[in-house]
Amino acid sequence: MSINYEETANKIKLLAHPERLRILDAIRRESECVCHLIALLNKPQPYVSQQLSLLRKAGIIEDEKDGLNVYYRLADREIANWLDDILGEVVDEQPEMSQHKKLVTCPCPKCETEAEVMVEPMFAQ
Amino acid sequence: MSINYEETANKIKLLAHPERLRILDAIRRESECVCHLIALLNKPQPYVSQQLSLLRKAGIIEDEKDGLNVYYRLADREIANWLDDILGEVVDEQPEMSQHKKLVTCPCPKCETEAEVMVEPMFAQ
DNA sequence: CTATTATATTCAATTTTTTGCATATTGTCA
DNA sequence: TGACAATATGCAAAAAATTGAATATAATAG
Repeated sequence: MSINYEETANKIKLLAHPERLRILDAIRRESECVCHLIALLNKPQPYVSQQLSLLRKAGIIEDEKDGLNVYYRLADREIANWLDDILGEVVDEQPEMSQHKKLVTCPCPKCETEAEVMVEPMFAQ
Repeated sequence: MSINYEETANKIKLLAHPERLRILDAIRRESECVCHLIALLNKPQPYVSQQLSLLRKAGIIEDEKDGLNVYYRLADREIANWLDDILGEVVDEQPEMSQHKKLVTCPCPKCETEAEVMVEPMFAQ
């Protein structure tokens, strides 16, 4: 069981990229749809799709299609562990501190639901 | 305490390289001299020195000079932990399985000592 | 079928990294 | 001092990664 340095280096190489790290951090709790990630990175859609493609082809993430939308999630627990090591454990944030706040304008079904949940209390009082 | 993805990516980038991983793996138990690493990688001396220079300038490894020889070691425990995560924990090997076997021809003082230690029992019986 | 929306692919230009090689530096010994 | 041995540095060529932008595909609604 000796180490394959080439293979290991290639895997890490894909993690050593700021936007890809941002993507991986975003999906490591639960899967997120591409439109989320586009809003989060604030980059052109083809750019985001390219990064997703690299990660997918390397077996780091997996996609799940739902109509027009595509959701991405980490491929396995090993990747999740690597991310925990590199980015720190996932912290459960307060709603008002949530990174999702800036994604509320995303038009995907999931976001619209979340937006309602967050907006309703404001009109309730 | 939000994550700086650029900085994190830059740190990992230097680890995402097969020869540098090999170097780091070699020095993570204890410091090793450059001539060791040249023998281990089987690469030209300037090549190895360049990789060491990159790692040194990034604060990943530290050097310790002893006459003509230079020994390198990991800079801190955080790096060691990253390596444990990426390469697995250090396994204490049997002498006959040791990676050091192939380094015995290295001319540095440390190696000559190790060579004696290994050779003597063969003549003792 | 056509239009639209979400996402993917392709490809070339740019930028960065890697590598090879010549040369420089530094310490030691005679 | 001069010669040698171990290591470092500088620089250019080659290779690889990144990015931007045009275009393609696929699902859905009408």
